[in-house]
This record gives sequence, C-alpha cells and structure tokens, in this order.
Amino acid sequence: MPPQRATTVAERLRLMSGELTAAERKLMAALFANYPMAGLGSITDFAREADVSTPSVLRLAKKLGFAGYPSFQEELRSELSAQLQNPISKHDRWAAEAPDTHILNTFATAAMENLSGSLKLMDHRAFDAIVALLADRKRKVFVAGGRITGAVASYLVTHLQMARPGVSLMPPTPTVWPQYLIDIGKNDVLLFFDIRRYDARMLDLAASARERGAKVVLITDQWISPIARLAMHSLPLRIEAPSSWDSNIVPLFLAEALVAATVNASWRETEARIAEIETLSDNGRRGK
Amino acid sequence: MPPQRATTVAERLRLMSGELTAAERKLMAALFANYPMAGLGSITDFAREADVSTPSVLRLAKKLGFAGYPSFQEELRSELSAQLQNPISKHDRWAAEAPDTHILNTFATAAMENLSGSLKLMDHRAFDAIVALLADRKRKVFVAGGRITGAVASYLVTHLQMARPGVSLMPPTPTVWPQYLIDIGKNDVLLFFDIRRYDARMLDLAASARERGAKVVLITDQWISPIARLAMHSLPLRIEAPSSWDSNIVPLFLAEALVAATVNASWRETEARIAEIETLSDNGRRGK
DNA sequence: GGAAGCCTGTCAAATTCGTTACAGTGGTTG
DNA sequence: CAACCACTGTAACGAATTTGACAGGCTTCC
Repeated sequence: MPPQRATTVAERLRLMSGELTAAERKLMAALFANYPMAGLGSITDFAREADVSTPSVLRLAKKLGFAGYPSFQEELRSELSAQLQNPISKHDRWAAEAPDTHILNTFATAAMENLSGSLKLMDHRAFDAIVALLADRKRKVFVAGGRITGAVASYLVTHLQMARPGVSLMPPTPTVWPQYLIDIGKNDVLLFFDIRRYDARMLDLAASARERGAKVVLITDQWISPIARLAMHSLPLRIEAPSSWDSNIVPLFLAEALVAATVNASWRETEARIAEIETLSDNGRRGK
Repeated sequence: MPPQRATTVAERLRLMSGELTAAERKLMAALFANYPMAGLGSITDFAREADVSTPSVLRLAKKLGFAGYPSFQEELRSELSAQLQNPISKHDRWAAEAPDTHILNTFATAAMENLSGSLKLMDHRAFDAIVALLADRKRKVFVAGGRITGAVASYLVTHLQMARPGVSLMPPTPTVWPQYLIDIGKNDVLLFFDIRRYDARMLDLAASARERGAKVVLITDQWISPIARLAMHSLPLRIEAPSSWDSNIVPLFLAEALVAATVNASWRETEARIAEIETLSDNGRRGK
C-alpha cells in the first residue's frame, strides 16, 4: 500500500531532501549508491551500509509515509519489478483505433509478454544443441505432439522435411506408435511438444524411446512436462493467454526458429535440396 | 557466498529442471513469472505465491546448493545488481546472453515487427464482423488451408470445435472437396488461410463456395491472395521471416484471437459446452 | 551560560522469519 | 496387498528482525 502512488521512492526522497536530517541523508546516499538494491536486504544491513543505527532507517521509512520497513521494501520491489518489465508494454503501438480492451490488443500484449518472457529464460545453448541434433543427417528425426500441439508438431515436420530427409511425424493415435518405435535407434532424435494437460501416453512413449537410446528433446510450458526427466534437452516456454486455452504462438515461434537454424547449420546440403523441391513442385503445378 | 560463481540461479534452475519435484517446479514457475523479484520477499511470501509450503522453498534453495534461504536471496540480489549496472541489460529483453545475431534474437525481432505491423494495418471492424459470423451457430463453418497453412487451419478448427458445433476442416486433397461443397449452403462460412504461393485450386474452391452463396472469409499475407476478390472480409497479415520460408506466427495469433473472441461473443452457450468437454475428456483419462 | 528542542544511538520487547523434526500422503515395487 | 520410498505439509523451536521507549548529545536561541 504505497502512500502516494504517483511517485517513486527515489523521487520522494529527492523532493524531501531539504527536510532530511544528517542520518537520513546518509541513508539516502547509501540507497542511491546502488539503487534500489541497498534497500532490499535487512534493515540492519541497510543501516550498517549507511553507518547509522537501525531506528534511523525506520524513521526515514515512516517519514516517507510507509507503515514500517517491510512496506518500504515492498514498494522498492514493486518499482523494480515494473522497471524490469518490458518497455514494449508501452503498448501504444498495437491495433490502431481499436480500444485497449479489444481482444486483439489484449491478445497482442499477452503474445509479446509470452515471447519476451520465454526468451529471457531460454537456454540458448540448449537451443543450439537441439539444432545440432536436427541438422545431423545421420540421425532420423521424429516429432510428437498432443491433441492441441499436434498442429505445431505437424508444422515443424512439414518444414523440416523440406530441409532434410528422414523426418517423421508421430501419428496422434498411440496404438500405431510401436510401428514407429521399432525404427527408432540409439542415434535418433525424438522431439516432443508437451504442454499443460500432459499426456501420460506421451510420457510412456518418451520412456520407451529413451530405453532404445534415442535422444529425447522436449518443448514444454513453464510448468514443465514430466518428460523433462527423460529429456536430454528441455525448453520451457510461456503460453498464457487471455482465453480458455493456452497460446501456441511461442511454440510455433520456436518451431520456426529451429527450422531456420537447422537450415543455416547445414546450408551446403540443404540449398540443393530446397532448389530441387522447388523444381518438383513447379512441375506439378501450372507454369507460373 | 554463492556455491558456484559460474552460473546464475535461473541457469542452475534450468539445468536441474529435470530433477525437480512437483512443488519445486511450482516454485520455479513462480520465480520465473517475475524473476527474480518473487524470490526477494520473505520465504513465506514466496511460498504463498507458488502455493507450496515454506519448507519446500527451503528444500529447493538447498538443492540449488545454498546454505539457507538468506544466502539464496543474497545471490539473487547480487545477480540483479550486476544486471542493473550493466548498461547492455537495457537491450537484452530478448534471449539473455545470446548474441544479437543469434537466430533466436533475429527471429524474435521479426516476429514482433510482423505482429505490430499486422495490427497497425488491421481493420478491427472486419475482425469483429468475422467473429460475428463464427459465433453464429446457425451457420456451419469450414476452414481451408494450403500445404503450409494447413497446420494453422487445423489448429483453428480444433479450437473452434471446442467452442461450437458445426466446424469442419477442409481436407488437403482437392479431390474430396466436392463432398464438402455439397453441404455448404448460403448461410455458411468458408474461411481460407492463403498466403504466398497462392494455390489456384483454393481459388477455385472459393469461387464454387461463393456461387453457392457462402460467406467467404480470407486470411492472407500483405500481397493479398486473389481470393480477396471473392471474399466478404479479408485480413492481410505480415509474414516475413529471416528464413527460407514465411512465418505463420501472426496467422496463428489471429486464429487464437478469433477463437477467444468467438468464445466471448457467445459465452452463454459456449460455457456449458466447454465444461462438458472437460468432463468427457476427464473420464477418458486418469482422475487428476 | 543555560535551557529547550531536535536528532541519534542503545537497549529490550514483540513480532516475524527461517529452520528442523515429524507425520501423512501418494505412488511404486516386490 | 503390503512394504517401501520419495515427497509434501503441519507444527514447533530458535534466531533474527523490526519496532518502541529512553537517554545522551548537539545545536540554537534567549
């Protein structure tokens, strides 16, 4: 409950700087020295840092209008949190004309936050390692998705197939999986899309594949599918949406990025392949 | 006294994500939800935020190699402090630590530009009109996509089917389209995804549907498919990507937004339907 | 030079926090 | 089906923190 929602602690301090006592000015200097980190430890630490007594800190906090030291800290934290949030969220650049509450705008905001949130936490070395696996033509690649993520898996397969041979989509029906499993060897890659409402049968599939020595790769949400235990690499993504269902925009983003990176990683071999596909596809259509 | 100076808490957490228990994963999610602010309050706050008990927080801290919760916090603070002092960190909204030229970053930039560019140009009244069509249960809805956009079309259908009855995906093979066309009447809706490399057969399909009186809706790219001439509403999107192929992130975004808006527009009828689907799907699985 | 007023630190009380020990739960294995 | 294992929450303890009361010290003004 910050007393004056309008200003930050730093601003308020500067405004009051004229009415501050010696000890309080010391505290202000110490706080500004590394703002606002200095105020996030215990009141004792802060006092020692500024070389004043603990009650002086408390007096300053109250002078600023806070109930006590904890609420002072809370305000500092929330300021910092707001500051760290993407400056993109100055969403004055979304759908023109439509009101802020229009679903296009709320969805756009959510999509942006999901994307930047996912990227902030992404392990780009894991990403690179996955690309290396996908670009290795000695390995066969299998992609599995659930009821919802199946479309994303299918999208990834469609593109990967243009980039390299030996790519298969695991069909949605578990009963036919054994026929695929039998061909999965110890150098092959099995990539899962598994998000919320994790499918127990996918976990079984991952376990079987792992037993056969395959490299299991997992793309999941922030709550992390249990397949992570079996996976060589896991990428957790953010998928929240203002909707009854989760958003698969970021998974699709990742699929596209994986494809582009895979193509780059093996451009020599891929270039000819893509050209050939062009030719074949042109022949199958009208001239233009 | 951080145990391993080499890594950040986020990294360490990511590395161990496979070996984390359910409660620990909850904590990880809560921490990542606003990193690292969530971990800077009291252990009680953090636990409540993640909806776990306080000892679980402590166990996670120890699992990460810290002596106790305070030293865990201290590490978070010092990380944050280092990040704030680094002027570059203003720019690293995208994939942390990865170089700007990393494909994750170039792709993210492209995705953002595509999304904001699409929204700026979007006619939100057309969007609303399309939603009104989709929300009208008296109309049957058919969705068609090309070789690439098929996955997006399928994704849209999967979700629309949960929101309302009478939704079908046009199969990829044109030879079976007549069997679908025969059921398309003058109040029905045929929604196309048609982007670059416009498919001549899709144009034919649109023409036939239009002759039968169906409302044709088109989602296309900025170069605009020829189907636009036949369509009641067209939404052009931006789809450029630093890749050999176009990006379907924005089309997917639009699909999700359409679904969410459709659900909102007919929440009365949809609510019960979604609940019922939940029930049916729960019965098919384990209890949880 | 003295007295009043404000500021600051010391100290102790009260509260909150971090931690440990223990018991209950659910899932797995034989 | 029983026994075990790993995991999680409750409860209680001890420690550290926050806070209030008090007294010493400095300045200021008469």
